[in-house]
Amino acid sequence: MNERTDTPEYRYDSAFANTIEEKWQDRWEQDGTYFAPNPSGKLADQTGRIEAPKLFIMDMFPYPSGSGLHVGHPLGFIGTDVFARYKRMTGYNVLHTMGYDAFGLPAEEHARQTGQHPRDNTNANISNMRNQLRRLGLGHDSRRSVSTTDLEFYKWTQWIFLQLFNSWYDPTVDKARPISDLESLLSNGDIKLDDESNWDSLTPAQQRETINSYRLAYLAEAPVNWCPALGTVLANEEVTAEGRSERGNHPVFRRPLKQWMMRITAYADRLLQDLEILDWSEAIKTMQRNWIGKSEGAEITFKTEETEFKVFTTRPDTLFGATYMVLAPEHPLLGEIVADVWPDQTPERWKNGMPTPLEAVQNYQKISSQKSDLDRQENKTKTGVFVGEFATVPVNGKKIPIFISDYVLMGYGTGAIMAVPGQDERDWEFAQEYDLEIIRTVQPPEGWDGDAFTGDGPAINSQFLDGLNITDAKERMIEWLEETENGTRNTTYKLRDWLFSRQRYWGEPFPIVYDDEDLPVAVPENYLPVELPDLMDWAPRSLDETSDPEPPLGRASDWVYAELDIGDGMKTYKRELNTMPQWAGSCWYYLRYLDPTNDEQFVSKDVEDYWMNGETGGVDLYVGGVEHAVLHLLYSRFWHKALFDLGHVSTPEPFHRLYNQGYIQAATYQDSRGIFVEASEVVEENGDFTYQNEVVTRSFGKMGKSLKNSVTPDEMYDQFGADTLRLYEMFMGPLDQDRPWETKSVVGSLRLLQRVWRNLVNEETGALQIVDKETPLELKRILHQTIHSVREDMENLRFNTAIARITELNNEITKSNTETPREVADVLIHLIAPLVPHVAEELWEMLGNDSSIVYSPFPVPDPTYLVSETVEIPIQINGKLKSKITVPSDLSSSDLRNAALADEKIASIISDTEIKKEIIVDGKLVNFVI
RNA sequence: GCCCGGGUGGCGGAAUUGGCAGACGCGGGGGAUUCAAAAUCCCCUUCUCUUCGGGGAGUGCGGGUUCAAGUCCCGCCCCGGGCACCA
Repeated sequence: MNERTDTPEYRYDSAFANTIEEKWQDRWEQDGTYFAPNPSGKLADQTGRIEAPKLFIMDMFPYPSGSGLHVGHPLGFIGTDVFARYKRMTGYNVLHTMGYDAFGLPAEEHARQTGQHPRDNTNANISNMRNQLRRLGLGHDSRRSVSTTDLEFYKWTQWIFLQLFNSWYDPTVDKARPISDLESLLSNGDIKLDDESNWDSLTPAQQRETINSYRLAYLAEAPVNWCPALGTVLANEEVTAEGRSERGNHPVFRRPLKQWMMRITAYADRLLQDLEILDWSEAIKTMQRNWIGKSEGAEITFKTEETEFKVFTTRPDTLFGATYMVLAPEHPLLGEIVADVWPDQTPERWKNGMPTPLEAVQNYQKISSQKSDLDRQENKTKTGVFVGEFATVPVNGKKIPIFISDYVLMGYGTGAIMAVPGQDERDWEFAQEYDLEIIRTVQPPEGWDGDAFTGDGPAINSQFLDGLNITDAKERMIEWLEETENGTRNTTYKLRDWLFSRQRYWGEPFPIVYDDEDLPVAVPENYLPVELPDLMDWAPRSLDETSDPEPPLGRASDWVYAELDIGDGMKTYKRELNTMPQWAGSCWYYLRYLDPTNDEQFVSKDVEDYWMNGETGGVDLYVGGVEHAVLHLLYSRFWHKALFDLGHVSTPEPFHRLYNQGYIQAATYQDSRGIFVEASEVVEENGDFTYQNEVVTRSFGKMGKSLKNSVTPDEMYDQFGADTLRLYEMFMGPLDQDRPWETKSVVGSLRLLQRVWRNLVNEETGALQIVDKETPLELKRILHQTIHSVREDMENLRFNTAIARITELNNEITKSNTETPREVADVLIHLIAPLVPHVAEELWEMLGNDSSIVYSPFPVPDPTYLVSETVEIPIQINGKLKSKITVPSDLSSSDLRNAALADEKIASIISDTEIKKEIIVDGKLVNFVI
């Protein structure tokens, strides 16, 4: 934008916007404008605002990226800021701040690329991001901004870990309890040991190991996701369906390792149930439900010659249709089950060309272990091999063959199934492959020509179940199983316990040491925090599939051993060398926002109660991207529930209302070779796009470096100013929707601010153009209708339509073409204040106010101006609009009818035609059917 | 395959309980102002036909309910996202 010599001196342009924006940002900082008072403690009230109802508004914890922000990042931050500002003006004590999720893989990977130490790199990134966000004019309480990497923060992350380590889940009361309760229950025999042995007969080490196996945070040797390229193991949630790491897309291998686990499965049912009380979108709830994956059914015991095993099924009603069994290739009982020789008349197809069942099984195990998850999915043809043994169907004594196949997963249920091809598509396919018997136990509807029938219908071929529908048949069969002790009602979950250790440097150290017995011991609270040692060589080694993970902390040789007094004098202990995963800090950061300066507790009781235990229970509004639908939101709910059980927080759920903002997308251009070209240099001509005179093709994608379509906030400040950027982002569309960025459209938002400015300020002189006179009635009506709509839109986060209403009001003021009545100016400035706080503050100050508009009450509509005296009524003939009449709004139906008939156009259409039917909706419309 | 979203002008998007489709903005066209331009202000801008009065069609497609359907019902198509051999 070139400087025009004759541009009015006091025009609202980008240079002027930048000046007042920086002025107000400094002012707000000096005045602590956005400090939200606590009921007690260091952040206690000095303003009186603590008397107002509270509101806790949050953005999802960002990680401080090294590459800086683009205009897509702050969309949600602006949304929450506008809402928070609106709520402050309507009388709430609003807590809104922002912290940094600075530990973990992203930060470490970035440090690794730049070669800088993660701490230096992280601190630089945080300060950079703080500056960028400050420039947007976000009204955050800066005293409450925390980073997970702060010592004072991760001290409490470790403290919470100890709470989890020191508790167990008591299924009889369905909540977590202190581990000391468990010790008493075990020693007095109220809780029996699995092997019926006596507690007192166990050695102290055995007793400790037993107790350890109950803890919410526990060590377990379990098959884990080992990612050599990242040098660490990963949680299930961090591995894609293709068996690769979600971050970096590196191959991941399953292998058993001893790792810290979190007993989230104990909470599976509560995590599922409590979704009901949350104000979250159905989409997110569904994703969580699917992830938890609750299935109700029965566990049924099948006997073989030598042994017995259990299967899980959701369809116990189909037991009469079980014609074969399948075990997962890794099933631990295979050793006992596999026969020495093939039974007589074993079909060749079942042997897979092997001379003995053992060789066949071993061969199959080998092949399937080499298959990646991807291979398993792509190769849909069912494979398997007969193990040479038969099982007995408990309900009818039938002997059915046992197979192994990789379509049965060891990780779900019991790793074994009863196959009912008549009612299960997968079993049907396998039965076709191996020529196995198929018995239908549910009558398919007439004309059914499909394979397995999974729908409802009357039971057949099932003796005492015949005629019952699925639900009743299931119940009847479960009764039978329990009566005859052949099985029990059972429920399984897809949710697995949460793998909690990482072999990385940049994370919270565990507050755990190992003693002489190599058993874990909690580091006493007075030794917290366990500080992350400063390591020069912090990068993970690149490793291969078979090597063991090497935690980098093992290289801090003088840190590895610790002198501690854990109750029986100073001794040397070996430290836990793993670190916590990134999710640890984000599981509870919102609680630290509440009381960030407290060095006695992670959050004080009354502060927590004040902010969390309001009308809704939990954070009042939580805005973030949908990508955290399962990971963060599930982990965080789990920690919160454990803290709730232990009495540390007052609500069962952390986030009452969740709102998923959309993403800003941007056009991206590829040349003929498919290479992305710099989007800002592409020119459009007659619908064609060219880059350096070469035609390129356009598509839309996430904004970012790789697609060469980033637009930075800084460019927008230069061209338009922060208020315009805020306004444009809020105007583009509904907050929850993806929308394409268009720099050329931003000017519309700048124009609105210029028009607002021009309606109140003389551009040539800079003087106010406001008069103390009565507002004309018609403008007054529009004013109050606008207040009404804007309030409604703000409450519902519909900022785009709020801006449209404000624009209409402003257009009305422009049209009146006279000096603006002070009343109108006052209202207008308040309406825009949440959206464009800088220019609103500036105008408010120019109007002679010496306190900030941030806490000035938002206008309230006067109901007398919301109803107008006349109303325009559309008149339809046969449902088609033919005319409109303006009538008094309280006109009676019959008068309205007559008025409609008297309308010239209507009269000419109807004249001598018969009216078959008339619909008169008072105040709304008239429709004649002829 | 299953489960969620969504499909409205050239573009982003508006439209309580079914009641004037296209608010508001971008882009485009015209005018005023100006020596001229920029900026600003005003008007027009769904498509289509038109004798300039107006007529017809129109919210992904095909049916239906209704005086009246973007909105409700049935059957499809397309796009985005999630899950995916979970017994």
